[in-house]
Amino acid sequence: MEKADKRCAIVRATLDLVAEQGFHGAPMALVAERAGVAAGTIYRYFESKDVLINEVFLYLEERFFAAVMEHYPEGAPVRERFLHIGGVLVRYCIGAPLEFRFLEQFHNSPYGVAHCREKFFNKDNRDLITELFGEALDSGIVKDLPLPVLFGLAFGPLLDICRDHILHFIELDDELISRCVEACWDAIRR
Amino acid sequence: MEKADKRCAIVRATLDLVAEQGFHGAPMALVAERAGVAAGTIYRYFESKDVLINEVFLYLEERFFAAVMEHYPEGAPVRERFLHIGGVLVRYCIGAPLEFRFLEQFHNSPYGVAHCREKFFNKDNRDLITELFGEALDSGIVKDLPLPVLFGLAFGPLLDICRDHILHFIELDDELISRCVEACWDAIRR
Amino acid sequence: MEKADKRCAIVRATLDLVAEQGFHGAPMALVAERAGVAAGTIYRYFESKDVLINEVFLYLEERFFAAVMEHYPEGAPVRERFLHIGGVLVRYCIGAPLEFRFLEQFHNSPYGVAHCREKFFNKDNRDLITELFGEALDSGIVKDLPLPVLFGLAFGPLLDICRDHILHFIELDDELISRCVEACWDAIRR
Amino acid sequence: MEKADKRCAIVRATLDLVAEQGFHGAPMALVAERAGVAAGTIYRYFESKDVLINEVFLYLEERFFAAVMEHYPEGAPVRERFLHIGGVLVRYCIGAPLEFRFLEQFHNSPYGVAHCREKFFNKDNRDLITELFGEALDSGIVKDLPLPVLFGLAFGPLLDICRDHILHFIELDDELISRCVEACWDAIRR
DNA sequence: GATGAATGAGGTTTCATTCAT
DNA sequence: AATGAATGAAACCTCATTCAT
Repeated sequence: MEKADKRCAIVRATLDLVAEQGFHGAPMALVAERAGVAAGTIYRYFESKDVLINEVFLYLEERFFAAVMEHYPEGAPVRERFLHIGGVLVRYCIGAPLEFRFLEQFHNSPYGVAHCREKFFNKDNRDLITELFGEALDSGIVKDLPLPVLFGLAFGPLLDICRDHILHFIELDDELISRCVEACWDAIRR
Repeated sequence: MEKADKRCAIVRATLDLVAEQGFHGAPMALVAERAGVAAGTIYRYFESKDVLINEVFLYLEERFFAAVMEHYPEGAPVRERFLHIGGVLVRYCIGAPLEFRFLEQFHNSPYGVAHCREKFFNKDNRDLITELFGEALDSGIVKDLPLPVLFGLAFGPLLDICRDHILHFIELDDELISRCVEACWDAIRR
Repeated sequence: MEKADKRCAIVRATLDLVAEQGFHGAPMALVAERAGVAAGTIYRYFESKDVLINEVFLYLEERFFAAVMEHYPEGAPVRERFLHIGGVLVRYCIGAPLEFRFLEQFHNSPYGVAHCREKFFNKDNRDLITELFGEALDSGIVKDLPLPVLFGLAFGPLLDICRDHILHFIELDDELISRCVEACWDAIRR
Repeated sequence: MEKADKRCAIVRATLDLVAEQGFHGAPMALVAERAGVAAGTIYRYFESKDVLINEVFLYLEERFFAAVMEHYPEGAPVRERFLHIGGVLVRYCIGAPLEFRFLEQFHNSPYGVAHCREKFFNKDNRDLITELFGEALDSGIVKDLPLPVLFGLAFGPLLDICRDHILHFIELDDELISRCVEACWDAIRR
């Protein structure tokens, strides 16, 4: 196995185990076993378990960003751009339930304290959305509320319904997703 | 110290430690120290750590319910009742930040597995809100969406802003709270 | 409850619990509960758990002695006296399975180290049997073997079959008991 | 130290401590210290203390079997085969007093519950003795008694005298051992 | 004299991390 | 570079014993 592959296997094993069992269910020995490497080997790639967990988080951010940015309608109106992002967000999350569960675990945990809520979206990504919301605020299309509040109104419910879907409390389809994203738009639009 | 006081001290110590440091940061020895009792004493009041954690949760539910139900405008219109509940919810949560943090820890943890998301509101309370939403759906005032989705749209952002406030990302005041609750109403109203 | 009754209840509770669950299954709190007294009360009657266990043993010896000595055919021939003792021994043990189990637990345990094997029979009793075996040795009726060996040959198998009966490996009746005791006699007689 | 050596050291330390002090006197920390390993290391070799204890038991059975089977006079008459087994049994037990004490501790303990008394002899071994006794019963050489009773008469006293010897109540030599085994034969022969 | 809540030492077990191979 | 056995601190929990009421 090549070095990159090995590192990737460790990340993947950590992600899966944490998503499925929580941090409590992901001891290093088990991570190593799942990744097909020796326990000591992990420490050649990651300084400590804390570092490993955080790097998994960064890895997820990266993938998440790439997904959400695909086919972003750069020049379209604010509303259309928001609906795009919301839809892609939900579809991505329910299509990657383990990644989603990991992020949920991460947020409420000692590991997540360092990352504030908005870090859920990585820097570049946030800039993009921040820019979108900034433009929306300037043009008076959305309510004049602090950015974190707009984020909460816009994306909080979307993450909630992803969770509900993954836990089988509801069954999302394209039509329902659209109506949910539109409801979020109703919350923020003036 | 009386028996009830001692039990209360243990609950309080657990609540504080979990809220501040997560479950990882609340070993029984530390709980005992904070509560001013010996480690073994805890087990006279709670069968195990699991039971202790769950009882703290139940204790919080009870207090939460009592708070939200105060001055509930029984006969008022749907919109007014929703605004009341939302406002009280936010005010209570930011007024009891440790309780709020504990509940957040609880949800994403092995302990919270048994309690689905909507259980955040206790049974009687939920019935009341369910009833409110049922009435709203029947009269066509709110969008025709599954109940869990309406819950997410209505309360997800409110919990998000409570967290943001407690973590000092934003500063909530009465006026801002009102506008946020109204934005949530916009999300669900037809 | 009178003082003697209370003491007796504690002894009985200890005996039963140890017999049923072993020493491991007889914590002082449980003994107290079964005896219908408070935990601290036990220490007014017995200095420590060790002392309690040992006193239970002495209590059993006493009862055992009284039982075996009933209707002892004082002047009868050696063989007849042996058959009497053996029969009574077995019948008493299988009629008091909890007492029997306690004694078995006691022997192989830290508590039993102080009591050598022959102490199974208390002092007076042992004197009687020692006297019987001494007479038998003198008259040449039994094999010229050390006393502990004769004890082992004579009573070891009887205790074994009591255990087997109590554990339902075999079903003893009067006829089988007689044949077993006679077999033991065959072992020691010249 | 090699892996096998380490495992062996743990087994030996457990065996010695239990033999000398009982189960109560063999906490894992002490076992580890005696074996010259860290406490956690034991759990690489044995899943739990229960498993450790049981494996020590199995290890002893194996050694015991090997010893008793040496020079077994396969085709010899029943009496001679019995005398052989009895003699070897006693000589082995008094030559391995710690092993013998361990087995005694094991029988009267929560650990021994699963193993009924006859399991003292392991499966193959027991089959052999069962076969011997079966043959003896068929040919009418021994008394017509249930197998457990014959076992008790034949081996109970032998184990008793081993214990007496180890505890220095008697001093066994080859001649005395022979006479004891022959006395056991007298007990079972018709 | 009796109570039983409180104690805290000590039990078993887990697991992040190291280091000789 | 990789291994994985070994480590030992620290987790949860039990229970014989004490002492204020």
